[in-house]
Amino acid sequence: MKNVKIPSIAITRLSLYARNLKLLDQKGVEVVSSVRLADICGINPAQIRKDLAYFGQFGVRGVGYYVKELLFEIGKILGLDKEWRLALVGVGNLGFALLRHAQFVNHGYTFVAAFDRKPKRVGIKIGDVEVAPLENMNRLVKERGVEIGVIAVMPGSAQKAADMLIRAGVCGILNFAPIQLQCLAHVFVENIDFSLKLDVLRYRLTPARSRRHRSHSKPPQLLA
Amino acid sequence: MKNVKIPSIAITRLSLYARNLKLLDQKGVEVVSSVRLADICGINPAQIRKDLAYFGQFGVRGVGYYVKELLFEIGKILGLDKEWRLALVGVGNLGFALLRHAQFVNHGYTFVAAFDRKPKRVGIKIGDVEVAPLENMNRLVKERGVEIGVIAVMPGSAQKAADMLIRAGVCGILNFAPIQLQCLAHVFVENIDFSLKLDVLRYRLTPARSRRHRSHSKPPQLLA
DNA sequence: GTATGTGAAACCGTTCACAGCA
DNA sequence: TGCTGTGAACGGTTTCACATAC
Repeated sequence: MKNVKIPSIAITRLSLYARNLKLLDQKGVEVVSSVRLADICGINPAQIRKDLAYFGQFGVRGVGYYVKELLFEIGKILGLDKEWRLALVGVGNLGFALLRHAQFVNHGYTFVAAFDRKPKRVGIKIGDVEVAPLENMNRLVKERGVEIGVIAVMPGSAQKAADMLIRAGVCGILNFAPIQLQCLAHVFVENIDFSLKLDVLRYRLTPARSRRHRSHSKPPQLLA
Repeated sequence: MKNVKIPSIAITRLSLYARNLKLLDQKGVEVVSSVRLADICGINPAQIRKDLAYFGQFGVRGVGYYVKELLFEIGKILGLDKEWRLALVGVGNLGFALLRHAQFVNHGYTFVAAFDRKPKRVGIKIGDVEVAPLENMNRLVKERGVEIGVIAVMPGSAQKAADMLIRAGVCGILNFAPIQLQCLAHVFVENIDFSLKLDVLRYRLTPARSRRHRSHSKPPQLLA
């Protein structure tokens, strides 16, 4: 390995490996080969070995990987051993669902604050979190050590929400608004964009003939 | 162009172009160059021209692209001129939020059915949609011409939900459950996986030193 | 002059194939 | 023997650079 650049997608896969290793562990499986794990994850075995090689040597030649040990090592890489504190901006339907979402709660994430612009939402308690007004963001984010901000506001308010989070000291943002946030270089942003995904489905389900164009004779073919 | 394969990611970008062209159009902008549009979308201008070249020649040399015309052409490619019918499976917090989500409603998508396993949820009306029991899926999906299924159930029920949707005739699935669905080849699946995205953030925010490994001397560097 | 459309080049990630080791 | 770890080959996407057209 050495000082190589690690593709972002490799990190996503590591998280996927961790998820499936946890399931194997729960089933009592103690050792797994890259072939078996690759099969479960639906990818190429060499890919797994390459991804792991970025960070070290975790397997035993001729044997495979010890499930518990590999899980522990990936956990260290991804920071899974630490609990991360989230703040939500925008407590609409989506925001509300995220506050209660099982994939966040009990998976190393805790919402420690929630903010909304609308006065009628302020003060509502959802689980352990009480909705606070935007004016309190700066203070609460610092007091409660928020590390990641989750944006679930309307597109028109998302940039402002991001600016406020960053000013309050947040360095990671999970953005559900369908816009490209402009952020300083030290801030990491991950976007979750429902409609882009749906549009891909829509394209694939659209028969090629209906989009045939004036200047073409053959319809384009989609990559598998 | 001709008979080339079109990368799936190019389709995602087309959807992004459409979104931003719509905004430009609303602002009264009539012509846009690939440089300007690329700047807005945060990508390389040549990328835009290449993506469009898969489908035809939509620009005017020395001038740029007419916003309305390009929007129309991309709309034809993506099937944006048609309304698509969705069915939701799993009316929990997330499902409820999706039913009301503005990016679906008024953007060419309509939920025409919703299903839930729990009897106490059956019969509830959300907007125009009444929650139905799973047993009615086969009939309702066919009656109402559902084209895309949206899965928002617990991970343990997601495969079953997919199987039922496919049996009922659905060919596209938007899956919010954190598992890899096993589907027949003719079915298109797009996954939206919150926790994988959060884990990427978590990795980037984890200081390299804390994951330094026994067998290394230098911490790995993240790709920008 | 200016911006598109497009071959060619560069870059990056994936897969292969085998050396190395238990 | 069996499976990992990894250099090399491959394939695909992005970017460059320029001919082409307005």
